[in-house]
Amino acid sequence: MHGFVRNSVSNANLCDGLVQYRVLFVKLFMQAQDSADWNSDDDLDLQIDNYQSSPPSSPPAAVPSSDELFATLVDMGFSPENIARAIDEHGPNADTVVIIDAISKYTVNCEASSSKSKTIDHFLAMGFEEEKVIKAIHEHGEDNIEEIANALISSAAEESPKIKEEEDIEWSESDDEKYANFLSSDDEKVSDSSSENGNQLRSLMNMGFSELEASLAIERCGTGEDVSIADLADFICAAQIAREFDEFHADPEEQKPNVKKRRIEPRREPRSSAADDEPLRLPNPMIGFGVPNEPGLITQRSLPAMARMPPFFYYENVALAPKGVWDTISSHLYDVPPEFVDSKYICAAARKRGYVHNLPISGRYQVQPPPKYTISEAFPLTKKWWPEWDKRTKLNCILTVNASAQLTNRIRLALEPYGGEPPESKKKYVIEQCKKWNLVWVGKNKAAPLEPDEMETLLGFPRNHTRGGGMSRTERLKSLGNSFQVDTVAYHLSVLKPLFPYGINVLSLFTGIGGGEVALHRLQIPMKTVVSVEISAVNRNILKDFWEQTNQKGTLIEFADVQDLSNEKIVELMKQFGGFDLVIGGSPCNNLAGGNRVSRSGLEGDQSCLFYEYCRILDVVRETTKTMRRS
DNA sequence: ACCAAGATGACGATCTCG
DNA sequence: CGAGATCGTCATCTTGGT
Repeated sequence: MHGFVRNSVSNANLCDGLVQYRVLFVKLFMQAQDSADWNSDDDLDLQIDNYQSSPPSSPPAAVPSSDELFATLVDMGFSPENIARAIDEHGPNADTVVIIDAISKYTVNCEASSSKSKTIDHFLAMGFEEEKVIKAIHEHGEDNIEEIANALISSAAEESPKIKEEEDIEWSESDDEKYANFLSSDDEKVSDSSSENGNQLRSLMNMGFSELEASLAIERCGTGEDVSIADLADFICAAQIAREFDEFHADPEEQKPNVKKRRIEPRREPRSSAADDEPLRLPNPMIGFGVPNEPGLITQRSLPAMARMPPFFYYENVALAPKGVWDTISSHLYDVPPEFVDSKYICAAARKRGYVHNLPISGRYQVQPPPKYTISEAFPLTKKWWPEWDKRTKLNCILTVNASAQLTNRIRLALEPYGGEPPESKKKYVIEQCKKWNLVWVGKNKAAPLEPDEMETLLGFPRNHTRGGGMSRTERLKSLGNSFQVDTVAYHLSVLKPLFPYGINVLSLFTGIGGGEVALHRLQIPMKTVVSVEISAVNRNILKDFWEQTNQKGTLIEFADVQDLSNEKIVELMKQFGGFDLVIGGSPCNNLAGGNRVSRSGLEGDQSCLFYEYCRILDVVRETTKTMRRS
């Protein structure tokens, strides 16, 4: 619980910035069709043939048909109504960019409004502290955006020249010199901003760009009437994307200086000596680099050089692990700081998880349709029975065990004697049980645990995903409790879509019921090859069924035990399929999870130690990828 | 009688946040 | 310092089939 409930509607200016961004993103998306991947697939043409036949999935290399354009735009998060309206107004053969520009205008217009919370959000999104924002609004009046901005900027400049967005990003030894240059040239630009300069700076920041990005853009593009804000915004977006591409396409060995400099932290508040001593802290709100419909989006970060090489990797585990665990995980995954996200900011159920990955973070978008955001939206039938004194709008984390039918009975018996309003003591008992066991109201005085298919929906899986395959109800509950929240993962993986228009090769460790695969499928990223490792036979069946039912054109190979997957075997598989583009998986959390009273022994526990197998395998894949690229 | 699978309840600690 | 949340494990009992 945090004291400040944020408005779920993004403010108009930030939205404007995002729309601008999307425009550029789609432009690049279209251009990226003929750009080469990391792997120079000899049989690329063959693969293309296989995948062009699959429905709307892979976008074509040439000019997209209007249907494909429509699908792509929906994926990008534009509303179907606006897309249809734009196509209608400009004709089906209009230039893509014209269509997108038109949609952008509708979107901006329809979201313009003001409210106190929006004003606050607006400045929170720019990285200012909530307390100061509220104070500034109080002093200058909420309509006086300019004055508030000025007050906040000067206040921020006084105490620390650094920019909030970069606060939690480690500027490690790996950072390019250009970043250092950005930083040093930046401060002066900000402090001596002339009025014209300052106005543009503020406008850009209003759009959600950081002070750093904005001032750099002004420096590069110049100021004055001939340079529009849109031009500057485009410049920033282009720079962001170019940087992402550069980071991954450049050979890290060539650009990395041989001398390993000690970690430099320019313009940082003095931190206690070595960064390793300082344990990782969970962000509040737990939204990582940002989630859809919430302010505070961060679109760039700097990865340690070691992490900036193929393949992409994506590791997941519980956020609330014992102290020090995430530091260890991060240190074994090339010092990439974890991205902690609570899925309650994306769907109707909480799921606090940490994700360590080397994916780009700009250009993320949500898969459609977005998940229901509240309990009542997710389960409309519960509204009728939901007592007024149960204030929950979100469910707690879906666990591996469910409440018993007896508990439902006990709750009914506790409430039945009272007509409308039960006494406080009864209410307290019932609410406590409802929260503890994640119960929903399915009848008069009847609070019942979630059914497996309801969990599937909450977690972003297709209905009946875990049905069949020899799975009992108990096994379904267990497997679902151990799974990804698909919408969250898909949001993170969405950046892969423009990078792999012809599909990707995936190594999926600890696959479970295939959360990663479902995410990629929902993103319509074709899976050329999936090598899946999953110990549970019924889970393997579920993935196999999914593979067949969704008519996957690619190859699925399943293994049972990661410990049996030797380094030689991995190399063999990579040679066979041309390497892996993505290594994804969440290792067992048994010995990390808070609910475990018996063996919460940390990363060295019997099951959770398999994390090191993830590391071993990822290392082999990275090394082999390097060798394969050389030859 | 026997077995396999499901159902149930007892079992705290360790975090974070306000 | 108190409130609240947490991809859990285990022994035992019940159920349903042969």
